[in-house]
Amino acid sequence: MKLDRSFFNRDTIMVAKELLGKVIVRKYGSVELVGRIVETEAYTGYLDKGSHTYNGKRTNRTEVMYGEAGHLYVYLNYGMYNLTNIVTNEKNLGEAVLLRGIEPISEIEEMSKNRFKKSYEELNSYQRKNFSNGPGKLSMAMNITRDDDGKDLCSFEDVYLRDDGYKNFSIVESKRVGIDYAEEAIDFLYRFYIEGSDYVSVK
DNA sequence: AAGATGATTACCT
DNA sequence: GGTAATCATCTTG
Repeated sequence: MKLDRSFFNRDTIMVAKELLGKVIVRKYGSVELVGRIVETEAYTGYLDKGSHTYNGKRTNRTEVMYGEAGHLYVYLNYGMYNLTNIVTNEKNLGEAVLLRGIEPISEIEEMSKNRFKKSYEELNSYQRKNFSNGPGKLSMAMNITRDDDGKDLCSFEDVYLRDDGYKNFSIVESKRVGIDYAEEAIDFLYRFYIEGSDYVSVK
C-alpha cells in the first residue's frame, strides 16, 4: 500500500516512528530501487534548536519545510552530501523527518554503482558495512539529490513510499546525531531505529 | 562581497 | 581515536 498525504500530515514524532519498516521506491530510467527505512530523526521546527526551522526561521532553502506534508526536502550538507528528508505535519510548522538508514531491498547492484561506481560483488567488507547506514550514504545509493528537493511523494511518480506489511521489530529511541550546537535539544529522544538492523548509522 | 559554518563521510593511526 | 574534504547557504557589513 502506498503512503498518502494523510500518513505524512500528522505529528512528526509519530511519523518518524511509523516510517520505520516502510520502503522507499525510487524510479529513474529503467530501474526501480527499493530500500527499507531503518533509521529516522524528527525535526520539529519552532521549539527545536536542532531544526533548520528553529524559531520560525524562514529562508529560501527551508521554504519547502513549511509547505505541504509528503514532499521531499533535500539539502546539501558539508558541501558534499545530499540529505533526504520528508516534510511532515501541518503546513507552516516547518517540520520534517530525516532518513538516516535504509536496508537495500531491490536493485542492490544499481545502488552499489551509485554509491561506489562498482558492482556489489567487488565491494570490500568495509564498503558493504557502510553501504547505506547514514543520511548521505543512503541518498547516494538511492540517487536522491537536490534536484529532487520539493518533489511530492504522494504523486507516486519517480519517488514514493510504500507499506509492505513489515512490522515485527522493536524501535529504539535515542538522541540525534551531529547537532552539538543545539543546547537542550541535543538531549531530545528524536532518533528512532529498528533494533538489531545492520543499516543503522550509530548504535 | 566576504567570512563562517555544517542534520557527514572516508580515510588514517 | 582524529581530521580533511568541499561548497551552498546564511550572516554580517
